[in-house]
Amino acid sequence: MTSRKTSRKVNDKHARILDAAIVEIARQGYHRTTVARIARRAGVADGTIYLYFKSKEDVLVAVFDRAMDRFISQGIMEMNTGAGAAELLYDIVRLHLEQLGEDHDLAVILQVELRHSLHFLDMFSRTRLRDYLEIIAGVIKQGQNERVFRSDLEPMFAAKLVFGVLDQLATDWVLSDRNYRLGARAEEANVFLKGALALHDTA
Amino acid sequence: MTSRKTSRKVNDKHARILDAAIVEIARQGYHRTTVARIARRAGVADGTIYLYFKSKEDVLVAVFDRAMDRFISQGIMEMNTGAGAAELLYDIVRLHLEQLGEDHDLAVILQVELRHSLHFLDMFSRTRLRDYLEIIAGVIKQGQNERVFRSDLEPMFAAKLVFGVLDQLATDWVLSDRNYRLGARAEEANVFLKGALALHDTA
DNA sequence: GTGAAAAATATGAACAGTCATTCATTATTG
DNA sequence: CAATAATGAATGACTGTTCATATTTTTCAC
Repeated sequence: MTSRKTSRKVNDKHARILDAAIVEIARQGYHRTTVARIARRAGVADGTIYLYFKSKEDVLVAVFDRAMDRFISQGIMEMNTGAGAAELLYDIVRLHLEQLGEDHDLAVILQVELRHSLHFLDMFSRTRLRDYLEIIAGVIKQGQNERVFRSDLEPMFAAKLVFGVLDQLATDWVLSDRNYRLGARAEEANVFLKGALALHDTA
Repeated sequence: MTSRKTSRKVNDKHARILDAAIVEIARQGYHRTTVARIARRAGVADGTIYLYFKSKEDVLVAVFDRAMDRFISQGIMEMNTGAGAAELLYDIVRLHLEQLGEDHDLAVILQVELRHSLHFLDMFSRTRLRDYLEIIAGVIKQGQNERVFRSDLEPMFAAKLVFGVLDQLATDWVLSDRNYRLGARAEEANVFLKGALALHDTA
């Protein structure tokens, strides 16, 4: 019901189509989502889709891009710059889980539908995910310099494992009946990760 | 070239179809894999598929089951029973990564294709994955009893995070150009996980 | 053993449904 | 009244599934 028949000046069709695609894909899955359904939800004709996108696959790519934009920009950029590494790590954990926990459609897109094919997953990994991993790796490196994180783990390697933990929690939540808030897992996850990265006797 | 035209007594068509499906799905992706392709690779007629499986989806489910069987049975069951929790955890890490690292088609099926739809992922999570997580959780619980792992983490919760770490490493490897052995990451991953689960001062 | 009939298996062309994409036509805008 | 944007019915390609037909295997009387 995001009505407003009067598309006065602004041409919001591009965005409307994208929003419709996110909802359809999240709820029906990619291979059950037809161009006709997206068009119907967006309130445009089937053919109109092709005025804004080259193909159905093109829509999908745009959906992933937008989902990742939403995920990264609204969250990670608000991190406590200037804080210590341990605090920054907690920011990442919390923001990651809160972001996904507050938008189930977004979470389904990122945790399930994005992984539809080696092709998409690969494309995604090489671009948006890499940026994100580099942010995490940067925090880990900072922690190593501050002597609060162990130094015998390669930052990018450790960043991937940190991501793996958050990713698993998100997928688990998406598949659950969601009678808990994903963000509420942040503290426990942080305990686990702080331990993993902490200095150790043998170091 | 696993030839042998003479299918004398044994009816190996069921297995041949399944093997063909694994290869096709791993290499073409599920939604590009047609029944005709599977039949062609298996060396049977299209219709024959339907003598052994109810539908294409039924083949897919069987593929996942078989993949998971291969993964679990060949590996986890060979663990050092009677060993300490830390050693058992390392066994899991090593076996998990070695198993997947030695069969790329299997790895693609489990890391990418299985996650094709909420439906399949959910089905999988509730059955085979749960068994596996319970094995991991058991080891963690044992470690807590032995006072070598911290006790302030709920075993099943921690097991999911451990799985998340291994899962991420596997996906990363599948998407990479694979110029390293996945099994070779076992030691580093174990360092990370041992730290995460280790006793801490504040405990 | 032999071979013919029955049963079990296998085949692949044809069918039917789906759906991405196009484009002649209509509506809107400047 | 151009020019631009939008429409949605028609098209064509694709593919899961069926089933009439063909092949292979088993049975068993002689």
